[in-house]
Amino acid sequence: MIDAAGLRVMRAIADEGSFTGAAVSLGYSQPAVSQMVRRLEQRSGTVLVERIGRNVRLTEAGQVLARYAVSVLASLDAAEEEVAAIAGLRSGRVRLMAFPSSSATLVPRALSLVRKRFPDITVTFSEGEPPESLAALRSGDCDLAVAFAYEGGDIGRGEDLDLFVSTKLLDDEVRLAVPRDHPLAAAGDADLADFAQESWIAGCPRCRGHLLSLSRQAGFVPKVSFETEDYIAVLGLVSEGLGVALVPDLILAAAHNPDVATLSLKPASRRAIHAVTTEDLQRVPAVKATLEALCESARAHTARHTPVSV
Amino acid sequence: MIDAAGLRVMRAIADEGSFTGAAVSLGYSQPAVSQMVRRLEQRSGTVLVERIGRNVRLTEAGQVLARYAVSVLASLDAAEEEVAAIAGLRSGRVRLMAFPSSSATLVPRALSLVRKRFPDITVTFSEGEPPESLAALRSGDCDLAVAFAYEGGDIGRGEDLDLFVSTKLLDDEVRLAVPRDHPLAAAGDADLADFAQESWIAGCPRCRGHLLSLSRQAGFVPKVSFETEDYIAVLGLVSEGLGVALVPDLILAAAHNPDVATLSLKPASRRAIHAVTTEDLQRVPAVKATLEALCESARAHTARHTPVSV
DNA sequence: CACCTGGATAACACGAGGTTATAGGGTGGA
DNA sequence: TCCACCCTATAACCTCGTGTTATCCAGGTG
Repeated sequence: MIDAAGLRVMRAIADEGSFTGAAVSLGYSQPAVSQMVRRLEQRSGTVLVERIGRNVRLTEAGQVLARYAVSVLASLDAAEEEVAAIAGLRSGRVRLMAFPSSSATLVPRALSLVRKRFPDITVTFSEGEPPESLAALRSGDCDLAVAFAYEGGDIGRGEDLDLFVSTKLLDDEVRLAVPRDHPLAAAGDADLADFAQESWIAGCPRCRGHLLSLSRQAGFVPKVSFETEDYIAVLGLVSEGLGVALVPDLILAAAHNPDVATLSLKPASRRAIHAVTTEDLQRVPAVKATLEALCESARAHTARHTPVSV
Repeated sequence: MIDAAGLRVMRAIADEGSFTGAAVSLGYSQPAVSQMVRRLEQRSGTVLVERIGRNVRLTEAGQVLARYAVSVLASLDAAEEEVAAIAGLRSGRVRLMAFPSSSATLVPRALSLVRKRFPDITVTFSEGEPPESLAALRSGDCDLAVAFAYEGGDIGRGEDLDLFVSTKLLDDEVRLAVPRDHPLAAAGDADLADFAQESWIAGCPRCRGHLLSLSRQAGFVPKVSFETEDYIAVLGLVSEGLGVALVPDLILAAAHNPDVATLSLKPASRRAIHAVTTEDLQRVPAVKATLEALCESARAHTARHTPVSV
């Protein structure tokens, strides 16, 4: 029944002391104010303005409206400003989830970019393997997920892919980590079948699944003697000669172990790393900015690890 | 840019968790909500609602709006209720000004009526002779004035009569007050000319003017030996035999002095007592109620003093 | 008395905001 | 696995709130 426009008019009249003055201060024409007052009076069933001679003066009821107008319009302006701040990247929060091995370089560099460009955006970050992060995305507990998928597989297997939009960040080559003194350490490439008899060290469940898939293609079943989700530990185990392991390049970029040699797989294998969000969230400025920062961070990684041919 | 309707919709969505639920709770159709959200998103340039699967969820910006909506809508409701209270006579203030001799019976009885009927209306009352009260009315310092005019004269001489609306309350007969032991005290009527040689006691400036006017018509110039605005004092002076005076009936009803006799004037003279307000203020419920109470109070006075013939 | 200023009114235009009808996609149960 | 349901989006349309301009009218003033 009573709306912001009406309050704005009442307040202008109170401030200016005349309809004409109010109209000028609002950028309206004088009849607009006159009619608005009449409408308000009809709706409220009370006289709001006392027309006396050439002056107008608010009645008690009119003063009530003018008084409320101050606080209501202030709140309205504050709300508008707050939304504008979010739209203008002067405020906002992004809840980012990424799988653990991405937190080494890819994500930190992206966060740094965001902070440098938009210091007032707060990005909260938590680790989570792809299934969890996509579930969080779906349930609204997260705005942006960094997930990976091994070649041939979908990003989220149980999740409906079309609900999300995913942006490919980079192809992460999976390499074979062997002890430096391993007989085949000098070879540039590695045929997985040559390592059928080795002890294997497996990473996270999905990585273990990938190992099993690749080795099946190579015609053997790997003997997995250790399992850990911590890739630093994986490299440590390898360096001690306790086995060999498949390790994504992304990890190697952050955690180099001098006693470990890495070989390219002969039938190359890679995992695709994607940033995943929803159609709607992608258009939220802060999310969009973070996504772009992730892309740049990924480009920086790619440039360093696969040098452009001259 | 942002208005109450938009906030109401955002809040309903936040509360209900779906567009359809929000529409039901607002009494709208579902597309109305859908379109309103789209408009808000276009205006603010941000995504406000995240559509995920069959559910919707507010984004950060949407939550901002929903949060502000609570306080803004509460203020709006409060304003509306406060105005409705004024319109419904559950609240309101009337600033009444009346000339001193009306405060004896006419005004108090009216105030009592108002209080009995509308206990939450506060009527502030101050005394003022007609010129002042009309000036106050004009300047906005008073809502309702009780004024009087002697026969033939306007209520407010300097004031533009058509700015105001005046309601006649009663005709107040002006009587001649003489000491009880005055030779002519027994006569029912009095011819003013018979008192040309008396000492006169004059009241307020306007009453003195009326005395001069009447005596001029009667062919003499009165010898005014006392002047006071206090009619109790006037009666006291008369009772002591210090002079005669013109006293309005309204005074005599409240302050009867046993040692004073009052005579009707042969060419009867009366003053008209009016309630004066402005066109606009007359439609303010509290003012209207007070005005009606004054009319009733006046009728009660009239009924008592000029008994209806059977 | 004429002029100027400020409010009211009339006639009109446009857009916000509602409606119904209908399509489309995600969810859950048979 | 498929169907039926539920919820949202879109289209087409209608109404009315709210602005406009043009004009009139009254109060105060030189």
